[in-house]
Amino acid sequence: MAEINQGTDTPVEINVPAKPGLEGLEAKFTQNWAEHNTYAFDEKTAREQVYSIDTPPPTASGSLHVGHMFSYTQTDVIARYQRMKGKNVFYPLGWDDNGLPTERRVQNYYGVLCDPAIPYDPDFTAPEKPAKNQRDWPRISRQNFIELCEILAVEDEKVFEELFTTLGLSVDWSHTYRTIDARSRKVSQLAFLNDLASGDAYMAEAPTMWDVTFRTAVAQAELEDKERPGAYHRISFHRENGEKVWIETTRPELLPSCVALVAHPDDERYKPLFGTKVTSPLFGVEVEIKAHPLAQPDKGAGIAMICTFGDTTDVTWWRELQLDTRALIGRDGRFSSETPEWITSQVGRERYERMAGATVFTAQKTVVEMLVEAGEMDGEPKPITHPVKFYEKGDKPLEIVASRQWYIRNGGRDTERREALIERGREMTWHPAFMRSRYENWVEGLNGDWLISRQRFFGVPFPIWYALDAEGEPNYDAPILPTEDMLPVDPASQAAPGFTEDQRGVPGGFVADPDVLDTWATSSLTPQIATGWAVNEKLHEVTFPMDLRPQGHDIIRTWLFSTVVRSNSLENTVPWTNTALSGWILDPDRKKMSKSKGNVVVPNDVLEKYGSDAVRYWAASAKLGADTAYDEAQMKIGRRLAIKLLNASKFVLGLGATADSVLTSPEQATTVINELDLSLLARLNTLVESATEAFENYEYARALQISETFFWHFTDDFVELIKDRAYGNVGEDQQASVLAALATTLDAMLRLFAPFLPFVTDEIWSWWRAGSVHRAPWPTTEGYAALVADADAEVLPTVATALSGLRKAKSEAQVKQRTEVESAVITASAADVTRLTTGLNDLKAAGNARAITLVEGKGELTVSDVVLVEDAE
RNA sequence: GCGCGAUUGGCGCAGCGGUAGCGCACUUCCUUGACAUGGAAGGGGUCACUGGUUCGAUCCCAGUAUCGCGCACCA
Repeated sequence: MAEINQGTDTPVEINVPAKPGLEGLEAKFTQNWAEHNTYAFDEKTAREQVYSIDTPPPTASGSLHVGHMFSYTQTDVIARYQRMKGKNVFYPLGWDDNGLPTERRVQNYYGVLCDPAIPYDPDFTAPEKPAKNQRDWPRISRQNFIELCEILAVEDEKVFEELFTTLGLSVDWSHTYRTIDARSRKVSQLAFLNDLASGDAYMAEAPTMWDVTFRTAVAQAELEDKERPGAYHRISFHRENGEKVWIETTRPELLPSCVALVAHPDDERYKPLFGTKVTSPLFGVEVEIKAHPLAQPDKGAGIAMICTFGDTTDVTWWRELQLDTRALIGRDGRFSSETPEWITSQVGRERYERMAGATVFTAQKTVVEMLVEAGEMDGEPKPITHPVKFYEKGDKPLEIVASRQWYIRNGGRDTERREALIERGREMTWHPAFMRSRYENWVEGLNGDWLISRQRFFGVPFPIWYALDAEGEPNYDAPILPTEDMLPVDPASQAAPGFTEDQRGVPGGFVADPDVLDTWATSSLTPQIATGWAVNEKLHEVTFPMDLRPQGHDIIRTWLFSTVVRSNSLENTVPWTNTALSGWILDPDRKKMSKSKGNVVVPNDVLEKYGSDAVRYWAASAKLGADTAYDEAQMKIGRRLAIKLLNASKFVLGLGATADSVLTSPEQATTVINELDLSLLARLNTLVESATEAFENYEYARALQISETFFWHFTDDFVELIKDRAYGNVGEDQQASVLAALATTLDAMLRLFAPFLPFVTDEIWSWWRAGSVHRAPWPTTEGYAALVADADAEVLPTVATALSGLRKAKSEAQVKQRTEVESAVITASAADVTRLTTGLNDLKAAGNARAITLVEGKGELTVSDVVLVEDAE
């Protein structure tokens, strides 16, 4: 590794291009920074010197969009500020390739299917072209699939890396990881084993939310409500005395799964019926009428049928009322093809046979037909729309299926832990602060532990085997665990400790746990993966807990929360001390930009068109947490600012400002003798303090805004006012004074803008300084703070207002701005007259005025009686 | 239902107890020796509404409305 470039403010010979421009700066400096390791993390360090960032690993197999540029720039701006503040910035980047998008991409790209039951084939090579028909795709082992994934990932990551470097992200590319690589799999498995040992992870057989398309269990955090059409069906149950009990349901097909009816304990209509039995229509199954406070008298008929399982309320009733299980919907979303034994009547069994093996959709039609035939339904179904739970990536409603799954304790079933996790949320600083309430809302609303097992093929496998008894039945109570040196392990292809491969699946042998971990179970460990937990303890010590987690506010309940859960369990701490929630990019119609809507702008085109600094300016203009419209106009402004910086810097350096004239110590400061110059420095002093404070509060957008405002006043007013003195027309002392003010301001401006506009600022830096501005310290005011302590900061704006008055007179007379002023009168308060007196020479020179009379008066400063010299032509 | 946020000139946004700001757009002018990828000047807002606190409210408090979001419910 080359030496880290620590070059800072050593003066070099001034070398300003004749015609400065923005073109080519990205290529020039990305190469320069890479060569000099400008953003390398120094591992020989102490924790308090480090600022470490838990950067979101992008899904490299996904598409690039402007949202990436937006949020990653915001983080980079913070990283650059911290680096200039002297922090050793740990800024790694990961790639998220452990998940469905990658699984699908690898499948379709190569035309292969992952099947963990197949042994690893070290000689496998992917087909040249995917076979047309998916049935012909070869099935390959999990390990082979992961290897294909790694090959393809390299390609995908290149595209992202190029975008990110062009955008100027100061990521340390020597610290990268992939969420499916061996290190991540090891950390993920080890963390799971640790959680298992401490009781923070456990296995249970329970009803779980199930996606029938993906055929996997899903967690609460992956649920999404969708409004779907449905209908109330009013159907009758029968009492022994022949009376009918009417219920209303949106899921009549679940009738054969009915285990009870339920009404509110205080509901007078049903009180007399509690404890009595009724039989179900069509199937004639006897169920009891129960009381439970969750039943709502005003909903439907006020009495509901409990089925195993129609929704999560059914699960609650089933558990709390200790009801039978009569589950019929299988993992494929179809009704069991075997007629259940609890339907005993001949006619009931015949009716069930009509729906056996049917999908939920078809079964509903059949049941309704049968109800109508049997005269058990009252009237037509009443159509409604109602929210239905979906897997966020799925397109069919979730079913509830009882199955054996792994869980991690997250406070969903444990008040104490829940409160501890809410407290963890309060230990960190949220940017913006109000986002914390979303976290607390989520934690408070948890209704169960975190289900982490997925019945998928690609992913990090559970590092678990089960011994088989003499009958070949697995013993789930005593899972077999790997030793740590076996990790990462694939139990589908590696034998359990103490067994040999030929004992797999035979009585007395072993089987692998077939499941993989939820991708969030690995993603929740990014702080551990990135900082080397269990892999590089030294690195971990100096970088963890991390300083910042930037992420989108839409994944607070998933990524953010799960990360807090894991760090709490594994390391008994918060994972980071700050979290920054970036907003979304909305299209100009204020809708979230997304690929499916076809409104996605290609990032490279935008970078090409406006330049990286301009795009960064747009991104950094938005506050954290604020959803922002995609707005190219904002990029144009950024581009204009960058160009202005080039030109203004060129001019200032051309006037003779040098690195030596930058005020870096109070001794030097005596050079500045002019009130206008002092006034500028007083304002610069305030600016640096305010920008620093804003950055400390993660309000980078404010730092940018105030720096920009200052800069435009600097160029429009100060630079215009001091030209005469800067040329040396008023003597060397005055020239030295103004050059010191100019050099000091330019120096500070470059540092202030460096986090936002890294390319143009480093370009200008190279004209007169050594090294990179990005390794230069954040500006301080110690060189001139004492000098300007008593200075009147109002001199500059007052003189500028007067100059503006002269310009206005010329503007109204529709003459050139350089037109000479014969005479003018300025009326102003006593204080302003004093200010104007000190700046009168500069004002006259800038306004090209021969005589200006200052008059003390009331009210605002006014410029009057402007007599212009006729243009001689 | 609970919670969070927003509401400021045509548009996009800042501000926040003391005479309303910025950028874009708009109008007029100027090719001035850093910059026409410019520059100068200008028009435009009763800061959603209703009460309250205060000498004074765009800003603080209470409520209302509209929009957006999160969570929960979802027979």
